[in-house]
Amino acid sequence: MERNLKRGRQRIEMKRIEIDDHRYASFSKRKVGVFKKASELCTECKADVGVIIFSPAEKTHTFFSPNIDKIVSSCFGKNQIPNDTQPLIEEHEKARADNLNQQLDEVEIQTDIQVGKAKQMNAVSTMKDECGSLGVLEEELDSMEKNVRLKLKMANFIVQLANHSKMLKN
Amino acid sequence: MERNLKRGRQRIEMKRIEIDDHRYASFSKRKVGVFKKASELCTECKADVGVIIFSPAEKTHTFFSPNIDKIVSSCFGKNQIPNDTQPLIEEHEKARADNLNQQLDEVEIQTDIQVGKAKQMNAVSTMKDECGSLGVLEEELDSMEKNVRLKLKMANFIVQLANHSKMLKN
DNA sequence: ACCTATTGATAACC
DNA sequence: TGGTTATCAATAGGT
Repeated sequence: MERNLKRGRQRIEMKRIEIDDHRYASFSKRKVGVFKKASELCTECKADVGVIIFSPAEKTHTFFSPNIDKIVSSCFGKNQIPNDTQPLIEEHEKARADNLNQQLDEVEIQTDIQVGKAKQMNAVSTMKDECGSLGVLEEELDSMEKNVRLKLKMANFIVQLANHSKMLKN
Repeated sequence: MERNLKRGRQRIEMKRIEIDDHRYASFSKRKVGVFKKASELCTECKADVGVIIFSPAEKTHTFFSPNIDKIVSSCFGKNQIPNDTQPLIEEHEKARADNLNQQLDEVEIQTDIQVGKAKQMNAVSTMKDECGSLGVLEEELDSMEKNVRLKLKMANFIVQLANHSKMLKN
């Protein structure tokens, strides 16, 4: 209100922000900004988007729309590998691509078996029941489950990235 | 120049743009916008970012900084998927097998870190102790770990196949 | 692809 | 991390 006490936004150079605090603050805001832009792109233009950000502090931040599974499967959609338009592709190359998809299906089945398997889930919940109210342990077990799921999703995502990388070479 | 012939930017609702031409135009602009924002996040805040966009028209658009391999390896932890040394095509099969085993070892280490993480292991063993002799459950828990390992191995195997395929293209 | 009025994002400061 | 404001940057609509 007084005067120009607030300088407002200033133009900044496009280079690493050296002051740590500024850089961290900027990261938080810009991360939100990127996710928002991605989100807008999705809703306005009906696109599917995946964003993964690794902060220097080792942390992973992700955005997937509509969800990670859709993004992963989109990468493996039949239409992604232009078989018809690749007459020059060697036979063994094509076979390898087919094998790749086959392998993925296998993995996805494994994932379903692994993550969704009722028996194991029951084992976990039964264990929880048997152990009674072990607040901390329960939390840790949930954490373990989450980590397993996250790991599996990550594995899927990596597979997708690798495949996409391969496709870009085609 | 004349008058208000140009209306300039107008506020729009956050919903699918129905008019095709508008939507396509918006997609192009916003796609660039997202990539730019991602790029700025990278340079300003020294973050690694991966963006993958699937347009409704089946096309794939990506942005990776510093590169896709870094993003992929970041997903799994450091020094994963080191494939700098390129064996000759003729030696590929053997090399791949060797490399694969190497990778699997790496994955197992990762798995140990992940699944066997001290806190979680303590949670499990403590739980086991607390629950007493839960033979079956213990087995199932071990089975779960095995499945995770298997899953990771398969995922990594596929990554290797994809990388191998990619290498052939170089 | 270019233009520009306007909305939207954000650097600096708390 | 969350809020405010002045300012800069992105973009809707048009050519």
